[in-house]
Amino acid sequence: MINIKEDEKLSVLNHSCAHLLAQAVKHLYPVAKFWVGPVIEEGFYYDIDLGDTVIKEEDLEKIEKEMKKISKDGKRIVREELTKEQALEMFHDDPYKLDLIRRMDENEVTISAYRQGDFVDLCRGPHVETVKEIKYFKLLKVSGAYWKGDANNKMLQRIYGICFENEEDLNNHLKALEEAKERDHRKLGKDLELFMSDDLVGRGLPMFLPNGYIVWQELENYIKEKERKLGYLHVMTPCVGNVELYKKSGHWDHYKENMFPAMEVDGESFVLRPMNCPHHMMIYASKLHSYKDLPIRIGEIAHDFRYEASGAVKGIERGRHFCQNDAHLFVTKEQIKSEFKNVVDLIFDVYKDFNITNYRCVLSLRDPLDKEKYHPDDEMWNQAENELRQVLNELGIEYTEEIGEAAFYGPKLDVNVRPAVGNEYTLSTCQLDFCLPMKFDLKYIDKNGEKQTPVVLHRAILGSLDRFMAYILEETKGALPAWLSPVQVSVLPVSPEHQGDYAKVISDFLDEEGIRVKLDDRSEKLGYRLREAQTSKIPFMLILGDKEKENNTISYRRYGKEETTTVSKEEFLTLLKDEIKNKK
RNA sequence: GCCGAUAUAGUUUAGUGGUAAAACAGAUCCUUGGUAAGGAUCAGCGGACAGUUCAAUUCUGUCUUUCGGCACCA
Repeated sequence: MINIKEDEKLSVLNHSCAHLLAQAVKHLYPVAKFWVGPVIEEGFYYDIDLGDTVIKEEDLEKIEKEMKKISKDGKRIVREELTKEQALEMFHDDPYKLDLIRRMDENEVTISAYRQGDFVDLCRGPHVETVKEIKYFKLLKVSGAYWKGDANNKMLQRIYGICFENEEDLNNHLKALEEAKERDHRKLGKDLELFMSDDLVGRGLPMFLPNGYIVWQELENYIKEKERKLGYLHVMTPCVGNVELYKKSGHWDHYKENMFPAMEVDGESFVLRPMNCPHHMMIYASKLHSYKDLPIRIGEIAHDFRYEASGAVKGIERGRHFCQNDAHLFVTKEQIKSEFKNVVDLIFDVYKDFNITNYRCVLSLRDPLDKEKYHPDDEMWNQAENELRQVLNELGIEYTEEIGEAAFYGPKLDVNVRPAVGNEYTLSTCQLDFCLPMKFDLKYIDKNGEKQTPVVLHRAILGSLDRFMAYILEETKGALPAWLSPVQVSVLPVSPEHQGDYAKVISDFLDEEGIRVKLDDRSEKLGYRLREAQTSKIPFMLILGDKEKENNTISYRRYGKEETTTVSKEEFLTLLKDEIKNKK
């Protein structure tokens, strides 16, 4: 999909369209006060205060009509440069614009406004020459948005739209939006019977069906095997913990509002755990460690529960229960860089296996001014942040730095991706932590026989298996590679009556070899059964007729391909196993 | 949590102040058989709770779900 923000011409056009939108809104709703109307990757929006008037989706058509009318009038868009005083006077009845103007420094910026007919808006520009140029646009949605992005502020109404230079581009974009919906993991999950949810079980608590659980298990086995080879030790710990544990870790202070409330039993309080760090800390603390044992890498596919805001839950991408591909690495200060590097290498090794190329690395740092959220130890933070920065630079990884995005206990590297529908999210993460080891008084004995505090790296490669599965589904449009497919081969006798026995032999042969095979010998037409295999996105279809039966061969066809290849069953097995092994 | 929308069969949708329709999926039977839809018959539906009404799936309210955003996101 086109990124409007990256195209200079389209940016100007879209921003001009935002002004056109504001003008139309002002015509239809004279009470309207305007905040800002920036260009975004997906077009533009305008945040508007309409008092008690509510713009509904059905009103968008009306607004579009007004926009088209204004556009036809073809007024010129004229820039006016203003002194701060003039600007304050010009927008004296719009508190939002006044807020903007008051914060401007005349000596640093030229304050300007753009006028088109009866409408004038504070704006740095540039804009197109006349409103006539703004022709091919569409208002997409309307929603609430907090003023200045702060939930404590008033909620304004935001109208989203997009504009192009010609009708074809606009239609293509609208078509792409429709297509994105088709690969939304929630739709695929339903169509392919991967997971479900039920009101009675509860919101944000998806359940994996047999097909989905196969994919899930394959992911689990895959990552555990990778980790095992890298010296990780896997553990299993309970999903519930004493509240005291979380008070000790600091999560109770910093994370309570995202946890299910405590359960009081016999004078004790327990919580469903939102993460596994404290459990793993206790495992480390359960015995004395030598420097020779470090790094110690404790991994777990761990069930976690977070009370996500009701508006935040989304399929298996963000649920209130999920399974983290979690691990905690206990290392000496000297090992931080090499272990961090190992984690980064693992992340990109995995991405290579899954063909993930559309990601964005973010180095999340603390906001030094936020003393409440962040553990106040400047030296610790500076060291931690510098070490991560150094490794990323050494590895030549492109990243951006974001202030105030760090965890309360330390800085982190996040690897973010964008789903088919919705906002970017974090897939993988690696976090450096000097804080928890101190809180739990973790120790190891160094060369000189003295006690030292280790450093902890928290890391999740697949993030959560659930979220990772959502991403892979959207990337593959549900046509999973053979190694992940719930059913790998569909065996189709042309006529079950005549080749059914042969199909059974082939099916058993593959089944014996550990292939997930489905024999479809229902007395339906071949075309019908073939179609079903197609819609279930099964990677291989075997067609067995008299020819194959006589020659003791099989004919296979790949998902999405037209051609059929005839080989012996052993040849097919070799090909299939090779494909599964290489995760193609 | 906030703003807006939404809820009808397993799925996707239609329709209505007088108890509901279609397609696909399912079952049975017939038919057929080489690369995406043969036929017949059958079975299956109103999120929950209130209110208005002679009568509510339809109108109203509350809650819940889901969806689009915002905020949140270790």
